[in-house]
Amino acid sequence: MERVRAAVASRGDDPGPLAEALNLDVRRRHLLARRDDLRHEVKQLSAEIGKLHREGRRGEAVESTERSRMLGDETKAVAAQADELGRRLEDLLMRVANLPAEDCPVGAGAEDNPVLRVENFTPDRYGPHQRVPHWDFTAEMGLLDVERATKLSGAMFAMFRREGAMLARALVQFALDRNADLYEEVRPPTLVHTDTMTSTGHLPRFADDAYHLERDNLWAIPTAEVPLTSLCRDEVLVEDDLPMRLMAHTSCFRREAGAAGRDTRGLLRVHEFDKVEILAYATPEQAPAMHTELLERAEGAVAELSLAYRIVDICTGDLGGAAARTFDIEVYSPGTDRWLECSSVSWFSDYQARRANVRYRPAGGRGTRLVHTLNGSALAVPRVWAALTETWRRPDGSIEVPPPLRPYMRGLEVIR
RNA sequence: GGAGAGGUGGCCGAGUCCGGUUGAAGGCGCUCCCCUGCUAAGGGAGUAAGGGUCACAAGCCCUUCGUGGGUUCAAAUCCCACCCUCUCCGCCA
Repeated sequence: MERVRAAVASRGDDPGPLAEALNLDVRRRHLLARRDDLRHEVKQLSAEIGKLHREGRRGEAVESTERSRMLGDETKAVAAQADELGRRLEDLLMRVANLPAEDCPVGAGAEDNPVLRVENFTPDRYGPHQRVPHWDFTAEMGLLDVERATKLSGAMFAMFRREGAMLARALVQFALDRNADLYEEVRPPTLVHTDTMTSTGHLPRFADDAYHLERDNLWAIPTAEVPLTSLCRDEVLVEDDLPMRLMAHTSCFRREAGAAGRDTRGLLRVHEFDKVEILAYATPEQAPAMHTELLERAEGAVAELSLAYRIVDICTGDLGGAAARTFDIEVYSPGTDRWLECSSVSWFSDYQARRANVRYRPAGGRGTRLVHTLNGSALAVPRVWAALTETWRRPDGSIEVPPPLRPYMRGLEVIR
């Protein structure tokens, strides 16, 4: 309990609800025990009454019937109290964030995140032709049409055109293909139930960040993590099947509430974008290695595109609510001279698995244990597209297509 | 969207009209034992999950027959709402 309290504090969250939850839990258990005892008595009386009826001794059952009726009323009252406490407890717990991992760096916010590595970055390597923001020259070239996207859907929507659209698609296929050796490709729905959003921890804490279709009570997913994590919801997996690796390309939808006015130029922050997500269900023992694997997979994509990037270790104060440990990959945008987050590779310990009720049966063992879930973006299109067009821009203003992407662009080598 | 049928244990499948040892017959599958003795067959036993109490033991107790409510002393069985599946019709990328 002390560990939990300390962990909550390290995130900068209020420990008050925790104490209240503990209190609620104790009271609820007492009520539950009382309810079960009452039910037991009612059951026994009912069996007696049934027996008397069958033997035709109805008269002798009257007293038991009356007593059972009263016990039944009491049961109902006790059960109602227990349910009420249960609801309050549930509501409280659903809003409590996950415990950061032991080795997660402690810090107050994003400014405290240690940068672990910087790769492929030589500041003076970039020429003036690369120091142009992508929204400038790609708009001129007809590859990015933010103006008309805004006409269609409003601010912070993007539209790719011509080779720009092709490039976006190429990135997706590239990301899928380079992970196809181990990861099963899934194409899940992008509109999901409230339960599905709750399992990953996106609800109830972050309801304002998601698009909600009231009429059908469906939510637009902010990431494929949401449907993929619920894929095995309420299932018991076999240990031999773990780790189970999945990948999915989907559109992702984010309201970006509270972010209005920040990073709004070009592709820096958009409401809808394409992403390839990689995800794994693992045993607690497999989780650390799996986390490393996902990070390698995710950074491999930007590395193969010869983009500069760095790995950031997210500290306790900046950690997502469901995560126990997260590494961000930030790709360098020479045109804006900024590091753009393009992947968050997270280990959720059993936090999501508890919400989604995903368990596994240990080989040879009895009972079930919660799995661990991990995931990260294998490639998020807009920011990689932005960094790529800036980095690969040539002095004459044309854009070279990185060799790994050419097979996906009908052999095209240069966008003019 | 309209009409009809249906949702029972790992699977198949009784029971639901007439509520009462039905956590649930029977079968299949699986596990163990015996017989036989060789890739057949037979005999016997076992075979859900979650939760509470507790030593994550045994035992005891509770919950679960699509979900949620209701009626009743008692519900898989009666009533209401919803969800899902299947068939037919309509519509449609």
